[in-house]
Amino acid sequence: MTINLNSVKTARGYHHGDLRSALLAAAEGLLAERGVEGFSLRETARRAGVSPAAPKHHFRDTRALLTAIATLAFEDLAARLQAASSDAGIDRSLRIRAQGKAYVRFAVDQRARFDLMWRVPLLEAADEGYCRAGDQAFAALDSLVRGENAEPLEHGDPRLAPSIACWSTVHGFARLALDGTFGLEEDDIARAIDQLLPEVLGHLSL
Amino acid sequence: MTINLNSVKTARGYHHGDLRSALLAAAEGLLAERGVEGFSLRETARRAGVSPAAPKHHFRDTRALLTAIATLAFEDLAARLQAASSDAGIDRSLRIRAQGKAYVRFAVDQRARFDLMWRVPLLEAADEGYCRAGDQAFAALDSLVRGENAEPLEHGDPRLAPSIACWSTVHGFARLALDGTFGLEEDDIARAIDQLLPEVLGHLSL
DNA sequence: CAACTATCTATACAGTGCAAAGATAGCGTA
DNA sequence: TACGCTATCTTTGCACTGTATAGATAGTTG
Repeated sequence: MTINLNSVKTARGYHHGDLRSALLAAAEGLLAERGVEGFSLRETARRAGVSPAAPKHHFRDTRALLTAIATLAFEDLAARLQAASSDAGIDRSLRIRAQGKAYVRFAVDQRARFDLMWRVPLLEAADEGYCRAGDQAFAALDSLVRGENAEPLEHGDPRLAPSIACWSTVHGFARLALDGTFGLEEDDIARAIDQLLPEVLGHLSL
Repeated sequence: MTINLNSVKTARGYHHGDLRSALLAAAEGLLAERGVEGFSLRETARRAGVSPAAPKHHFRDTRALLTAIATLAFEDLAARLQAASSDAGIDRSLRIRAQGKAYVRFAVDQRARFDLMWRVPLLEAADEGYCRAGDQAFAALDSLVRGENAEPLEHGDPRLAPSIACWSTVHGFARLALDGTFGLEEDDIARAIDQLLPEVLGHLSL
């Protein structure tokens, strides 16, 4: 009968039903609770109600699982960046600010995922989907800074400088805020996003 | 007799001689080789030629050791930032560029230490020395951006915005470069520091 | 209905951080 | 000089990790 042949390969009705998704969900939950440092594959399996070695059939090893999650996170980020600039009207400067805000908010609201996205030693950095999702997120920013119709550029092209400058500033701000370098508690950060960040972006001429 | 009473508390001539320093050295070496993710206290002890539990008397646990290393790294960074701006003459803009370059170069040349400095979950974030060293590094940049004689400000003061903007940009650039987001290999990064970074900093109006 | 394969379990191994208890070296003091 | 004391280090043990292997089982397919 083979129903659901091209339906995201889920719900085949096996022992577990859909372990792959269950593992991803459990892993995301665990990450949110304990952060990247507190993550463990065994605990993930435990939460999915399955034996320690069960994940092996769906993810070669821990890195593969984490890479899948990081990829999803990048896709999520890209979508949010797109949405943020779309919702901000047509003024370029306003759109850039809105996107920067969305970036930092993503980082703060989804700390563990954000941490993971750049924890390269824990990931398969060469994975195709992971790279593509990352490029996709950058493209959201780049098409805003350099213009919608600007020609796509190679990875090291010097004409990317403005976009990279913008990205560096926003990314650095997010990281420093998350890592407590500004001496901000969890609650202060929300205020920092509304007050400090716009001022910081004001020092950027693009 | 008690010689060496106030001589950095080293070389007391005990079982090992100076295990504390030996552990720090071994740990730094291990970090440089395997990165933060590959670090292990037991391997550190092994390299210092000592039993797995020996470090306990000098560092309460792994976090304490890593915090000590991160603190040293921050002090090192602060010194380099100071030196870089001093060596760059008197032109403010040139000094800022020189300091930014020194910052990124530090991050690239001492990757593992730089990673560790902000890996808060692995550190005792409240440790006094650690916080002080961090502030010290920031002060090196702040006194350059806001002026040597500017009054010292509290941690959340909005007048810090220009310094934070500068720091965010440089820090973000370093992180993105290290984490491979620019698609640069190890070797390309050196070129990026000389060519891309100045251009990026050019987009910053301080 | 039989065979086959994907999926999951059980078990095992090397490694980790850390705690607790025992050995020992060098100090101060009598 | 001899005694005891304490800081230093070793040994042992526990719970945990990731991953490899072999075996059980459920669903599908011929």
